[in-house]
Amino acid sequence: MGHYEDGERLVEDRIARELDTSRGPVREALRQLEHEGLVVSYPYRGAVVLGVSEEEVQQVLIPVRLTLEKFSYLKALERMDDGDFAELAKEVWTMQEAASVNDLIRSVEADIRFHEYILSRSGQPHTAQVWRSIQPRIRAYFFRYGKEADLNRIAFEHGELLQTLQSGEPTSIIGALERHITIRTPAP
Amino acid sequence: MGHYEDGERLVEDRIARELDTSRGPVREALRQLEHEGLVVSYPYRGAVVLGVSEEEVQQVLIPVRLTLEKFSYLKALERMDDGDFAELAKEVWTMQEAASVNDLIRSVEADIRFHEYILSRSGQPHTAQVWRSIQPRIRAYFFRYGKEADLNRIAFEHGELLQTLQSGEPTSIIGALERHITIRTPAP
DNA sequence: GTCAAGGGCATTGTTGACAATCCCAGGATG
DNA sequence: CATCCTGGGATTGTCAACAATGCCCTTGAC
Repeated sequence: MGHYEDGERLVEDRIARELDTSRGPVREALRQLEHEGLVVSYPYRGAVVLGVSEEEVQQVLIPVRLTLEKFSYLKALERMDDGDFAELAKEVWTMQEAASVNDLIRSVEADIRFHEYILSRSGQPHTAQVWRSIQPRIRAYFFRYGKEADLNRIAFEHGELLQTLQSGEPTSIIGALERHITIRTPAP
Repeated sequence: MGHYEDGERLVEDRIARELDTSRGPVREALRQLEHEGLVVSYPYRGAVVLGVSEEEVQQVLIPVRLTLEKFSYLKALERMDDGDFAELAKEVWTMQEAASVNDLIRSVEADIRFHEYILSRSGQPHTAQVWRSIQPRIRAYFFRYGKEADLNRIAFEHGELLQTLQSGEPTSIIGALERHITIRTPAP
């Protein structure tokens, strides 16, 4: 669970030893990280950790995420029932609890499950796939440049999202999404 | 080079035999295809070919591509010189030649090289990475649902793109990009 | 001193054997 | 008749040895 620096080399054999496994699974994991944009690898030359610039996050990754979620939320809306809403409410409750004890990890995990659940209900495989590729970078960005997440606010915003979904109003869903995803713009 | 159907199972061992290699490289190739959204795989259960719906292409993949290219073209603009323009002009010329003999493959390859060249010049690794993940699906879509590409028009549009880049006018670049990427909307 | 050729070392790419897991059929059981 | 267990076959996941490649540093010529 090391903390890697941008540009650090990732040698398959060394990592395999560290994790007490063979190079096969390490290779797969590196390909996964490459898919998530956290690592770049060059043939026969290995892999290095890749950072993410504020500019790319703000101007590319977040707008792309907004496109993905707008579409998938509207799609999911058509097929969600009370059981689904209950599932989401559970995650919101988890976020509230996590906020009360300042448990960042737990909050982030519930956050991801919340969005992932809606993605899966939307039944749009490509949208979900691209989301999973982009999400880790945005998360790494907020982590790295320490955007002091306000856990109470995260819980509140997801409660709001859930509420708009239950209301069934496309316009308010889009609005809540835009606020939730775009608003975290750090000061320049 | 088989033509696979949506939902078709892809068994590593069989493909390895067909291509006369071992399962390792086949696994890697399947992961690559998964990254490009053309295949989905489930742990211990294998991989299947994944189709792409018109709705997801039009409402998600193409808008995302537009976001990516708008950003990267403006970024690339700042660092391109006459040598770069010459390189792009070469690809436009290739497209014109391909159009004159109706060589679809050659045209598509030059098309991809054109965009890929600008992406590389933009120096935005995440933008390029997401583009490489999305591009194959859009291509597969136009291929699959046979959107009768007009090769002359493709060559013309890229000539236009090159021209706007050389002009250095951000507004005209964005305009040409929107026409180039969005206009192919098929009739409903 | 500069530059090109070559050889050694570190690392990734490939291979075939073995282990773990899933699916499905078939039978026992209520 | 429905349901639960169990075993076998097919397939993916893991492993360790071997091959291929790229990098760097030495060596030598000019």
